[in-house]
Amino acid sequence: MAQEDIFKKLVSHSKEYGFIFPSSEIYDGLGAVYDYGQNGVELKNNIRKYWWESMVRLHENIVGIDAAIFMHPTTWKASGHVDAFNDPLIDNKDSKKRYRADVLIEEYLQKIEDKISKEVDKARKRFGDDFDEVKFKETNPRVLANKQKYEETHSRFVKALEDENLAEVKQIILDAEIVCPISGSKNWTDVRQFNLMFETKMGSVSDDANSIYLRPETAQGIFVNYLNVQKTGRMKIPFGIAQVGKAFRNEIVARQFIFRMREFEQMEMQFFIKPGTEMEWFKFWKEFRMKWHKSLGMGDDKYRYHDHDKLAHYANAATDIEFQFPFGFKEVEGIHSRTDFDLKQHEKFSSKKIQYFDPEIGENYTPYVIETSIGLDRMFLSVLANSYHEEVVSAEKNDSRVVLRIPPAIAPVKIAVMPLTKKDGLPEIARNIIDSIKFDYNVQYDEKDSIGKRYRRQDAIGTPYCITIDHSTKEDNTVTIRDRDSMEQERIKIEDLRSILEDKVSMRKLFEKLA
RNA sequence: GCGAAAAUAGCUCAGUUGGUAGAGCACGACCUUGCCAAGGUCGGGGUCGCGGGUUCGAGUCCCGUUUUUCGCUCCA
Repeated sequence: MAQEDIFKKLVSHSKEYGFIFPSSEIYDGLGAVYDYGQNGVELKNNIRKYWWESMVRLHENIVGIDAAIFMHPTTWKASGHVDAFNDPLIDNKDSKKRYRADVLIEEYLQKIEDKISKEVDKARKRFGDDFDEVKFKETNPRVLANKQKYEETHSRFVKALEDENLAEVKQIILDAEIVCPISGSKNWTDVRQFNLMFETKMGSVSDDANSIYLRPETAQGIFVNYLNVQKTGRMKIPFGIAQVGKAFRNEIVARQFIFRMREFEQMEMQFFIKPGTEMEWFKFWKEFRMKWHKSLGMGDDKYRYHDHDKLAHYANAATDIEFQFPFGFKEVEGIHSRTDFDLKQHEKFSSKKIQYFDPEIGENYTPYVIETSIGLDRMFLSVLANSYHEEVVSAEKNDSRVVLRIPPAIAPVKIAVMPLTKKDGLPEIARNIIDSIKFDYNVQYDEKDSIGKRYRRQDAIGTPYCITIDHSTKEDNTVTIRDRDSMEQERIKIEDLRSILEDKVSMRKLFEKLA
């Protein structure tokens, strides 16, 4: 089956079995916003728990916080989001291509610079050792003309950006006769601003209400709380602060189901370290995070690193952990060495001293930061996509099943308990078993339809084990335990059930691998 | 945001030249069976995404709109 077909089926299956619903579906849905259903929320909670426990509980120098979604507007000036998330865009009407208007102009300016240096190179070849570059640039008419064109356009461009004058940006493009590289035409739309941050008003009286943003990333909530946590928690470098929470981005195009949503959840940890040690910690977290992914057992070959060549303005090293989705390898997690950029920016904008006194060297410094940031929804999608299998059970009977091979420790329902018949006291025994394990595991009871059909229903939501009570249970206190993946059954004693489940479905095994 | 395609029951889909909506699976009740789905009887569920137009009459034709998919574009 083609990978795209699997993806389509996955979307249907997610809805049919209560994992993911389109948001406000009775009103035709809301673009790129989705709700988690009764099984989806369990899976999501389990992934979140796996992350939180293995980051916070298993590392004694990492603590968590839960910062508010609303933050002081200056936060986003300091972080650079107000500027960087405001791209002026322009479309070419003939090729239907969209470009960043500022990039078009910058490329144009670069071309002029190239022309000048070509001219200089030519002259140097001709005059050899006697060549005076400074004098040549000041006198050659072609160079001068280009220089003038460059300076004129450049100063207009800088001013237009300062004034946020989009009409002027367009006029520069028209005056410079910049053409679309695809269509070669100068048939441009107006320049429009796209702000990727959601904006709302705080304060109920509209006159004095202030514009505030829904956070486009959770990281800043950690940075602005750095001093609070470090002081009240008596944290010593190196230490980390972890957080799980919603973030919001008004994406121009949000697609591919829950892969790119406008409202999404991030799980991230900022690790504060001594400057100069960042490469060693970067390596440490890079390896630890990969180990975390692989420990789930979805297949080591499904993951790969993607190191960044082009770094964001704040980073001096960055890598992605990519997962093989049905639509290709895509980023699930990012690990960035953010230097002291964020803390320094907040120090500057808030005028508060944000530093660490290192008792070992008796000096103050601004810590460097290694960030691990994983998209919870993407992680969820990776689990679901990797788990979905259609398989033939019996070719003669034309019998097939859909099974979600979700790693048992994070499966939404851990165990289904069912009486073989709903008579002869079997349901009562089933209820008693459920009562004995329901405090530790999410358990389901089912007595409707044939036993085979009930197994298939559990397969479809990824329940790793089914316990069946039959007539010999009454004789010898044994039940059968049926394995989701192999479909094989084993007869066990009821009294052994708890320890067997501890071994097969508890998250503890995953943590032990990481410790 | 541009271009193309699509939208009919919970899911997958059929619906003829325009004539008042169907199937399979799923769901509910009862009967039957009892370790790997689809046995029987009965039942619930759709103003055909939404709004307008053409027409005696629109699921079907036209326009707009919303949502989704694919391609571009963007992506800290």
